Amino acid sequence: MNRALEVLQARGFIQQCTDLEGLSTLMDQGPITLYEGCDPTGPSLHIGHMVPYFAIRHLHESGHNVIVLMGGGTARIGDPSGKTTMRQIISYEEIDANAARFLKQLDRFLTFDGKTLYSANNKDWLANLNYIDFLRDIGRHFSVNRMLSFEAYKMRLETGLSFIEFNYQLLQSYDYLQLYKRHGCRLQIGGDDQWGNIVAGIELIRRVEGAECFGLTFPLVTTSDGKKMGKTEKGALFLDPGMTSPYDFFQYWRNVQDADVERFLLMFTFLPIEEIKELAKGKDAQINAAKERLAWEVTALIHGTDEADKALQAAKAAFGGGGDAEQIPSISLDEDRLAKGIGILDLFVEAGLADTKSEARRLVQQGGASVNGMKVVGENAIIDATYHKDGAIMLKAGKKRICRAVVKK
RNA sequence: GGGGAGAUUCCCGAGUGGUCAAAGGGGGCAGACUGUAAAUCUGUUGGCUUACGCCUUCGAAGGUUCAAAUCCUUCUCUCCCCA
Repeated sequence: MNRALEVLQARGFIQQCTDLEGLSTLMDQGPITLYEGCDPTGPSLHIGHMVPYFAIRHLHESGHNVIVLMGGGTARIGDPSGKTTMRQIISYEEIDANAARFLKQLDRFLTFDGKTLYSANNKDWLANLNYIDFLRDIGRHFSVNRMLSFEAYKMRLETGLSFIEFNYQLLQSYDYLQLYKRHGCRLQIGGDDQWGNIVAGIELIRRVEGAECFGLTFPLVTTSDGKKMGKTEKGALFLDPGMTSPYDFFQYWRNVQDADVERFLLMFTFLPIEEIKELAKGKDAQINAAKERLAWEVTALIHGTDEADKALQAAKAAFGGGGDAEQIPSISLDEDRLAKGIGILDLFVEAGLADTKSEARRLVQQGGASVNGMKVVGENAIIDATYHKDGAIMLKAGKKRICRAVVKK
């Protein structure tokens, strides 16, 4: 098989391919152009979006050309694939702002050179489509009977599917056709939930242009206990440091299950495969160390090595392995205020370790709150300047949530 | 257009006038055990409160009643059947 595809396969990226042999042959003949599309429906990319981009880095490094497509047009419609409810309609301004943010985040991760790797936005050809022309030229190639048989719609046929969403597949297919015509794009990649849309695009190109194109999907990554990967209690694992701090991001990977370490190292880092196998084969202390490596590597890729180092130092300090306490997430505390004393419950809420005072109270009552490593015994405890240690007070909720209250003059 | 079913706390889902801040499960949080893992066990899970208690919540708005998630009226939305 083609080298580039072999790499993807060995790292667990390949879920389905329309014609793996044919694609392999094509890629052996020379660089191809491929694309991956993503609808900017939120303010930040999250780790679930990143699987295709990791694959793109591998493919780009193997010499292939990549179009990173922003679904500025399709986001106006909303993809019903795999969704149980209709997507919220978002404003055009919001979509454009999201797309700009997505590209900025990707710019750190991919090397956009404008020639072998560049972006496009499908609103350029979708926004001003003429409805009648579109139906005559494109719509006639789609069989409603066939569309209804797609797995992606099955669920929605139960709960309801509006016409706007039902059109989504036509638009994504049209994207592929446009990118084929404009850039000679021969391969579309994406998450496995995109399978139906990708296949539809390939068929459209075959009918309209008589050309053979390909599709390749990646597994929807789940954790070994069956949850969607990258979901935290607070929501998705975002790339935006303001939405998910590098420390929290690091901790997510630091705490993955043993069974997921190898898989995640393969997909979310660029460490050599042999090294990964070596790292992940251990048990107990070794597998635990491998998680630390995983966390550092992924954080470095997304937030840079400086942030990864800081997060690692903070984690070590928080969990008693030395490290640098300065890097632990912190809030600042006014010195005068501290001198007067602050109720323990208020302090925990302020530090973000509890959402409400009730929750903070519960935490204290259940013995989960500690100050400077000492368990808080009463919910009426007052924290004042005497708790001050090297200019900061260490607050901990449970074993893992920690915050440093830095005293400010 | 006609007929029927439904909307409950983060999710699923019980609850048909007071004992309901509302069973049970899931999820979350905390404790024990550990390796910052998993599994298991225990506690907890609307807000404010030291507490008595007070406030907000059962699709929306009104009404009946000493008292409503529960009864009545109107409205909104969802699903099913018939045309």
